[in-house]
Amino acid sequence: MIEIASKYDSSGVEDKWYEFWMNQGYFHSVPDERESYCIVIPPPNVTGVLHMGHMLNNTIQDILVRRARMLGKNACWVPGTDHASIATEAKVVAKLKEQGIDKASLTREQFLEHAWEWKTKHGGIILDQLKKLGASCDWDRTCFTMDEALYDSVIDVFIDLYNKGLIYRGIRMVNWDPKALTAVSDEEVNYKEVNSKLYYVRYRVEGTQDEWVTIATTRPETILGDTAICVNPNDERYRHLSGKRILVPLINRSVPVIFDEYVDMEFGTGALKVTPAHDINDYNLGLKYKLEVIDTFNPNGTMSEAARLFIGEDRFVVRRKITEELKNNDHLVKVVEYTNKVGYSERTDEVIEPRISVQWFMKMKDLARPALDMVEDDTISFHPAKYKNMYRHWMANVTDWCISRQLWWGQRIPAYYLPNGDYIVARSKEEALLIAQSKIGNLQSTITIDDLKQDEDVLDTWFSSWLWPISVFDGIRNPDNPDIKYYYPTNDLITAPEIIFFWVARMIMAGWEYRKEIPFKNVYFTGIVRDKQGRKMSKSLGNSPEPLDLIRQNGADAVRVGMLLCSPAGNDLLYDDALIEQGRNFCNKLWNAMRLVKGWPVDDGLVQPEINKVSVDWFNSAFNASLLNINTLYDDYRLSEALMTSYKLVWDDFCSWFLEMIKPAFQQPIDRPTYIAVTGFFEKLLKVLHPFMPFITEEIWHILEERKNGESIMLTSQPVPESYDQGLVEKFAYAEEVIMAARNARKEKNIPQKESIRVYIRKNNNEVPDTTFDPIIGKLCNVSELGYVNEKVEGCISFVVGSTEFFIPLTGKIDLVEELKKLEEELAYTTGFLGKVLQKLSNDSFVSNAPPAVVNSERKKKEDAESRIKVLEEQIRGLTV
RNA sequence: GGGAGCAUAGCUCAGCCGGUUCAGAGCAUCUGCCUUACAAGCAGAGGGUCACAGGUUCGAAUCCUGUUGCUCCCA
Repeated sequence: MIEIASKYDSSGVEDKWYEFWMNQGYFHSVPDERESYCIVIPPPNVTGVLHMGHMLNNTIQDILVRRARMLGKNACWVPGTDHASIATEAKVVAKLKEQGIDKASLTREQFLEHAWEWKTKHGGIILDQLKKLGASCDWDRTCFTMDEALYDSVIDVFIDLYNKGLIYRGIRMVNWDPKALTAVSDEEVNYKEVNSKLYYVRYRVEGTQDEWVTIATTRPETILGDTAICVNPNDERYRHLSGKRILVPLINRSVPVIFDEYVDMEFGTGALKVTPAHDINDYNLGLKYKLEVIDTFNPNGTMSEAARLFIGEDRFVVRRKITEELKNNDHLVKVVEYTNKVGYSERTDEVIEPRISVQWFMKMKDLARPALDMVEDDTISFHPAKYKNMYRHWMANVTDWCISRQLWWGQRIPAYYLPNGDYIVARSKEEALLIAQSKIGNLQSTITIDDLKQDEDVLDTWFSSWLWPISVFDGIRNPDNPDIKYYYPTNDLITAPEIIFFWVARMIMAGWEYRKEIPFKNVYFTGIVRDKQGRKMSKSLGNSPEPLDLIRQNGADAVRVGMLLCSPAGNDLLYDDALIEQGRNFCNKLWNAMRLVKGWPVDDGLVQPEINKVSVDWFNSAFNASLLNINTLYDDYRLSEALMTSYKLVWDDFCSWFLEMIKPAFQQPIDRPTYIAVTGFFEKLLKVLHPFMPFITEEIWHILEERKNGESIMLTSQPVPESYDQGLVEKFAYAEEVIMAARNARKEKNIPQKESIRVYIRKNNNEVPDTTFDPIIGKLCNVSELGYVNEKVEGCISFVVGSTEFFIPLTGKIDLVEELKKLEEELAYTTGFLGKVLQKLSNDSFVSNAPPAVVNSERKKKEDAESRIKVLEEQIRGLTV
């Protein structure tokens, strides 16, 4: 027997086994006759690095995949990344800037070359980090949303949806990100409460010298784009303005006064300046009253020519300057502090500018209906189910999806413009030309391929991701290929609730549209990893530990266990180093259990003693009871509880009870049958734990027994629950109580564990003693003699379990007063308890209305309490005589 | 402003289609122990008017109503 370190050291072990699994190709899956189990990874951004959220999310995926594999399914976890157009383009632009290169000086092709170079260099980082976590992804299937197959799928889908009339081009007010120079979707805007100011500005009524209307605005810089003043028709204060016109300050543009109930009379002065180009509500008013739209901003947030003043200056600089100017011209009435919500770009954190532009949109209503139904009727189950509410609410109020982005990094929109402004949606320029020629007829000779100009914009990244469960198997282009037919629909999706609309809902829509099938059966929502103060962990706050450091220091198993122990589905996880410590301690516990068992010499000449046989029978029952429980918890996606149950099974039942029961005396051998049983149990436990802690279980599994070359615990089967003796489990629960009481007695009397004790048992109420666990009580309590008596034993301390009396003879004096006090306390408690039970039973309506089982259980309680009281009273009498 | 969810031990949570050990678990705390697998450990202990107020019921942490506080989503 080689010396094994007393502390488990994960370093070395984890890399060794990961490499082994990879070299053996054990993560790779190909379709076969087995049932498939598939998860597609929520593709992290190529720009991303592993953070705590990824750790939790991917740990959960790995647990499910490894378990499915051990349940005999053909498990496939498809990894990959998405191209994250805005974030990546921003990164590349910044990098080029560092090198002194301006994006504007590059052609699209040149820029994309840089972008691909960046992707090749940095894009795989996060996936490599996942390997440290133990992720059993099928790396041969690694996908990227801009891979040829996935890129083409996106284009195909765009064209198809366009031809179905679901994609259109439209003028809309969009959320413009002046930093990224692109529109972003409604979902990518974060509203934050900010302290700002409300400016009261007076506008002169046209044709008067000194008649004014005062408006209140938070955005004085948009005044130059005003094309109306609006008041509520019910507002007495402004009735007289009917038919009048107003002059916009500084530029003296004459604009009409319009009347609409949209205006809140209570807010500000009750008069609203209307700037259709720069506010969504104003835009709608503009449409209604056919107002002029004057766009006073350039795309980068500076003032445009149309503004006439401050041309080329930034909107926030202008806010300050125009306030000054208004003041100088006696237009500024007052400025008050004000809190309002301002939209920020999720990608760049720039203040969103509502902007009129031409964009591509996708109609959502028709796609939403089936997608809603499938979640509503649990064809797709959400875990936890409460997210159905959120989903329903969004789906019922879904708006069209702005899918174009003014960027280069992404799938370029396959629309080709003719010189006259018409456009053709087609797979290629050549195809577009053919379509154009056939459409235009006789003019065909005049149109050449050079007349066609492809749309400059790319598609929203989510327009790639929504196809992910299909496109990773090339199921859009080749809908009948063996992979898609085998792996789709996938089984579980593990993701964050914050992208339920961005991604989950849209995948369901795409799945239905392109395969008439759901993309996954279950969606497991993880929580957000927060720090102890409840703040979301983020790079900018600097409140997140470095995941790879955690793994290096504690081992991936410890990190996985620590994170999962405290994160039921859908609940946020308040991260604490103590969690990882708990995981690490658990690894150590397992390790030491292995050291103990491996340290026992086995003697084939020994016959299995009865005590070991009972112990083995009991643990077998306890194990199966727990296993059944664990399986149910998995079925309900209560993974943290499944882990906790496994944890207690190992630590409490196996280590604290079972190993102590069968542990031979120091340096004594163990009999063969027991040893075989112990290692057998150990192996089963390792299998149960493997999905949670893949590395240490593999390591111990190999130390526990000689394994053949290439064997791995990850390829073994999960233990199957067997029928077991529930009675044995219950009987032991009683024995446990006796053992604990005896230990307490020892402790109270300061009897050292080394010193053996005698125990005498008196059964009361004509009970027949069950001696099954007596030898175990004897062993664990170091009892030299255990016997049954009919009479009270003198010179003893005693305790009562149920209504059975236990006597332990003491050599020293017994403190009668203390004994008496203890007994009287117990008697008082039991009497009180009995009182409550009797009260219930004497209530006629309880007895007649409650189910018989409940009444009977109360009667049983009554009997038990009564007999216990009898015993206690007798003991007290004995002491006071 | 509209909608949803939550409130149980110091912390994180389970229990919630009323009725067994219904008041639980893990961690933390406290008290003994360096007992030859493990001090990253062992053996114990304490700790909660189940947010508050009503109601339904023989019986409520569990169902209903209201109040308060928190969180999230949408506008």
